[in-house]
Amino acid sequence: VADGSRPTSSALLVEGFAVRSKVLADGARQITAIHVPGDFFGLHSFLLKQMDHSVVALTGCRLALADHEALRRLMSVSTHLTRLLWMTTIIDAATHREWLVAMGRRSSLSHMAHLVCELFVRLQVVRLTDGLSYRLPITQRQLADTLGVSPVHVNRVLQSLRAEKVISWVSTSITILNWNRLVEIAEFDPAYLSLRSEAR
Amino acid sequence: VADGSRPTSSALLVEGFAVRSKVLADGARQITAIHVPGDFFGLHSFLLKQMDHSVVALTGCRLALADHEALRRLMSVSTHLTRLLWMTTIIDAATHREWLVAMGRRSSLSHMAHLVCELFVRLQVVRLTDGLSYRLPITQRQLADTLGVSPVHVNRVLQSLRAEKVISWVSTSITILNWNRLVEIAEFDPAYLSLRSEAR
DNA sequence: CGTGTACTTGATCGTCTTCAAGAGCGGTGG
DNA sequence: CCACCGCTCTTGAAGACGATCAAGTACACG
Repeated sequence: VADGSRPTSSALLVEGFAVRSKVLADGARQITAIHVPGDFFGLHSFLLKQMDHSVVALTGCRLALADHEALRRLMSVSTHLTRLLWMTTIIDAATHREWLVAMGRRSSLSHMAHLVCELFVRLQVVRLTDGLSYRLPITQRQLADTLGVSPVHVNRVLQSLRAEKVISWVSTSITILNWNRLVEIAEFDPAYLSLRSEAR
Repeated sequence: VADGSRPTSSALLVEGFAVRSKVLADGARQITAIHVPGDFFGLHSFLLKQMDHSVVALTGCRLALADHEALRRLMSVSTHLTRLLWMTTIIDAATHREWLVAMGRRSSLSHMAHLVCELFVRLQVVRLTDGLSYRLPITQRQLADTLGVSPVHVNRVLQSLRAEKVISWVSTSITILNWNRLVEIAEFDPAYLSLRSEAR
């Protein structure tokens, strides 16, 4: 989905990985969100028409499309479902805030650890983890654009996490070797993801 | 509004300035949003109950409170108003994304300029600008927590914007001396704020 | 077997942080 | 009234973290 375009439907990501990103004039790119299966996205364009960012697939993806017209009808019929959709966008915002904190106030080591933690718990709820391992089809270049650092530095931070035997990251396969230490480095608290269920 | 609390109402900020922030274990603080009069906030707690961040007043504030119970009734009665409230949270998220880009990929000079631009156009729509001037009751310490840099560096970036005669910033009074240059430094495009009206 | 991409490592450079100290200002209490 | 305190802003100096430049390795693909 291109920046500036006006999509007429939103979508549930059924399979695959995607990111939201923005590109600056000099070509620098910043990834502002990573979407995993189970994420509903594109509600931005449902309410605001024009995209202010791009959505890019990292892999082949399967989507369940939801036409804006259908969503509008849904809204007039079900307050409950409206709340749930709205809630997904609120959680997106909460995640953005957590990323802002990570960008602004965490070391790149802690930031990276935080991302590894976040993706682990998000993938766990959709059963895409295998013990303490999961797959994340992202290159170090893209990871650099996510963390807001250079690709070279991403590599060095990864080296140091590996050296400490906190994680193993080979190709697209991540394994957490020491969860407690990882959480400690990341200062990770999953509350912002609102994963535990509560009456809605 | 304290992090972790469970407010029972949301609010329209009628007068005054407030910020959303998160504090890390070592005391480092990150401000993730600045609210100006006309902003509706606290919808996070309407849908998710527990706050994942704090809201702090920068000045005395006047609020118009909206009880969650009343909002729930409103949702069941008016699809249109629901859309508008939802939309404010979507714009919050879009702003968070723009801030993420600024944090990750802009120089601190550009980041600062971007913030000055954003607040100018947001205050302009609520008629709180006077020509190219506006008031922003924020200290350099708080500004540092917003931009994710040290207070000392904020001061130096401000000096350089002043030296170039791009802005004047005395106490709480900001005046833009060279809008074109400021926009150029910031690479500012207000599209993400969705201020131009469009059928909703 | 050649090419492109991702990953890795080393060396140098610049931005921003940290530490430190001083100036200006408003508020408080002796 | 004025000395003192605390906070903000300012400036200098040294140092850390991350960027950039550069080169080499590994691997998939045609």
